[in-house]
Amino acid sequence: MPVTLKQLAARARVHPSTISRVANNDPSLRIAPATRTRIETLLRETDYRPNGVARGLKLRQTFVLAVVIPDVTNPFFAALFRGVEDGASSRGYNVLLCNTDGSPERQRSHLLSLHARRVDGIVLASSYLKDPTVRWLRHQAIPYVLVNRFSDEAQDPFVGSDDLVGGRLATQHLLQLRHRRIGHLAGKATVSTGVLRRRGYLAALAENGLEVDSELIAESGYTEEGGARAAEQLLSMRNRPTAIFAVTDMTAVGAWGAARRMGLRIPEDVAIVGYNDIPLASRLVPGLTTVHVPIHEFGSAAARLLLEQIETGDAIRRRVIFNPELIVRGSTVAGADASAGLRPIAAAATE
Amino acid sequence: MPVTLKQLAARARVHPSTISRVANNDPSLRIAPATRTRIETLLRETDYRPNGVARGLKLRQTFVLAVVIPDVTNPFFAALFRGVEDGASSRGYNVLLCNTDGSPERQRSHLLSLHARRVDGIVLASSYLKDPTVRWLRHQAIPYVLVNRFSDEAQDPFVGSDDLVGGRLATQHLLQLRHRRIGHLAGKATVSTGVLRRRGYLAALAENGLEVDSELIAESGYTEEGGARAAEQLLSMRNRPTAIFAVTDMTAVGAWGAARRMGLRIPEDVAIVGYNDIPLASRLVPGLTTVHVPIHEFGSAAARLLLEQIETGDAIRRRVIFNPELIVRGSTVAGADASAGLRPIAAAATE
DNA sequence: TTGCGTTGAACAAACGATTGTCCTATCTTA
DNA sequence: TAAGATAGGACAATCGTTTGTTCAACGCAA
Repeated sequence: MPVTLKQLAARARVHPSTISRVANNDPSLRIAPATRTRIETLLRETDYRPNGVARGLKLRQTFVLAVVIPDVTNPFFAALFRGVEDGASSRGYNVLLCNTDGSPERQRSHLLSLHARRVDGIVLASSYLKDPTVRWLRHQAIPYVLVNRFSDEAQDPFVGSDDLVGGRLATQHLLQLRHRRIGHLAGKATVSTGVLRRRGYLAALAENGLEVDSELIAESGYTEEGGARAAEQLLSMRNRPTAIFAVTDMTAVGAWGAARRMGLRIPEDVAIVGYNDIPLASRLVPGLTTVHVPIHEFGSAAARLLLEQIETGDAIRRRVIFNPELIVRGSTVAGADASAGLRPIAAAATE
Repeated sequence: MPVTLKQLAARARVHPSTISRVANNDPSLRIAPATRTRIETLLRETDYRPNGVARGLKLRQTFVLAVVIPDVTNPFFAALFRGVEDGASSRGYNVLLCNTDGSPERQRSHLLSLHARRVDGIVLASSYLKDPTVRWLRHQAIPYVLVNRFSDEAQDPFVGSDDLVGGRLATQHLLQLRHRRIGHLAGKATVSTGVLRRRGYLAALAENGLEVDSELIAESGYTEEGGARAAEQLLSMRNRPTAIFAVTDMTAVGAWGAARRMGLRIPEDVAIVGYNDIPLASRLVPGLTTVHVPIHEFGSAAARLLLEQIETGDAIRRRVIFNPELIVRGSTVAGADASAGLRPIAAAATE
């Protein structure tokens, strides 16, 4: 059982409050130097650390944040979490991780639990456009930041990328490569990224005077399996697309696998573009062309926004939007990988 | 500000303790049915949830666990975390995630912080053979479980695989493929997995009457970069190995990249075996032959061991050891991928 | 000697919940 | 009708800190 203030007070023959003031270096404390050093050595000897639970009760602050995501085994969310932790742990915060697997009920039950625990703030990366739990967060006045996906009202604190621009970027790239039948593995209509990236895709087509073939849009969700399923559907059409823009890298990976299983060459038979630039994207062969977003920065920016709210005590309505950037790899341009990161090291090795 | 017992008591014109007893369904409570329903509807209306911090202080239990790992962006640890969370959240626990980046100081400072927070238990997957923080955990009587890596004394609660067997399995596989110069990307001598997998490698060589060429063993650590560096060293020898056994999949991936950059074909010029069977292993082309361990089960078993200690109140000394299993893919046997998971779907697709 | 300003701490009231004990009506029974 | 039983809650201590307030003792000046 760790030592308490009261026990220390008994040993030092002073009042517990005096120990507390010495331990916290309270400037309002006037104390005899001898007493101070006596207490300080006692603190050192016993390795005293105040009970965080009692402290949290008194101060009404727990120094705990929470990150709510669909699934941390998805590299995107793992990197996001690291960003949050890196931004928060240096300020003395610990971070809870809650996985929802995309289930609104699990999300809701997690949030209820987090609220009961009185976490100081919540990073939510699994929100829907119409999300009752986001409204609930607002109503409870719990500091929160939405990441990657935003919710219906444009006023939540938010960190993410410009998904409309990103979706257009990806599609324009394929158009420039002379693709004319471009499929889209779409996210859900209930999620901001799904809606906006699809809108970007449509905008790029329109800007090039192309009609939209709604058969070329297949909802894939955000999983590898969903991507594989949707891609198989598109690629087995009589008049199949020559290129695919997938709403995320994971669905692109699914499509990538499906294409290979169908004996299609990438990029010759089908070009593929993803979104997010997760580490896996550069390790596939050929590498996955994708829209790069600074995932780790998403997390650290979210932590900053959250800490700002916690420290100032009032909700801010700022949105931090990063510009997405196209990364061209072998899945759209044959040989793009070799001309990218691989050549220099190979050259050095063949000297 | 969430509603408190005292406020509810004032509204219901009863004593706070009565509210508490109704909320907790205290069987020792004798209460008039009318009063009970009055309080119950009040609880429902106000959506009362007891303050977890105050509760934790009184009950001396926080219902928070912590997982301490090197880095959650490593898929191995992400899967491990999911195992822990899946095992714990159904029992009402939330889980803190702490990344150490392999730094003993960060590990120590995290553990101090977790202790001050009075977490109910700790899953430690980043321990060293001689690890002062493990001794400290024992001394503080904090419930803990070591995962994947164990510590010097054979008595800690532990979940992992039989790394000696696994190392031997991997090496025997290469020997059966007629490789005679087999390199080893070794973990650290301060970590149990490093020592045991290397010992398994050596045992397999000895059993086949092969002498050990110490130049074929390069310490790589556990990162992709380390694996790439160590592999480059081995593969640029005048008499380079024809096969490599890497201590983990991530180092194998590093070696895989290094080999490709050097223009070596896998598996023709160099065969590679990893360890852990992370999802990435099956997605490389060719697929990575590896030693499979049930990562998610590591986590859920660790959660079980931890909860058992918390609930019974005394430390258990059980160890849960899973049997590793070799998964053969294209990085050691050309064409192994096609004969594995790919054929069936491809066949279906070409009908 | 009286009065006042400092020093150096002690006191005590929170923060919300839990839980063993005590108290007061009302009811039962002889 | 008096005594005991029982029902229905109230009381109060406690978990470990924090922090505004109080207080005794001492020193010093008038």
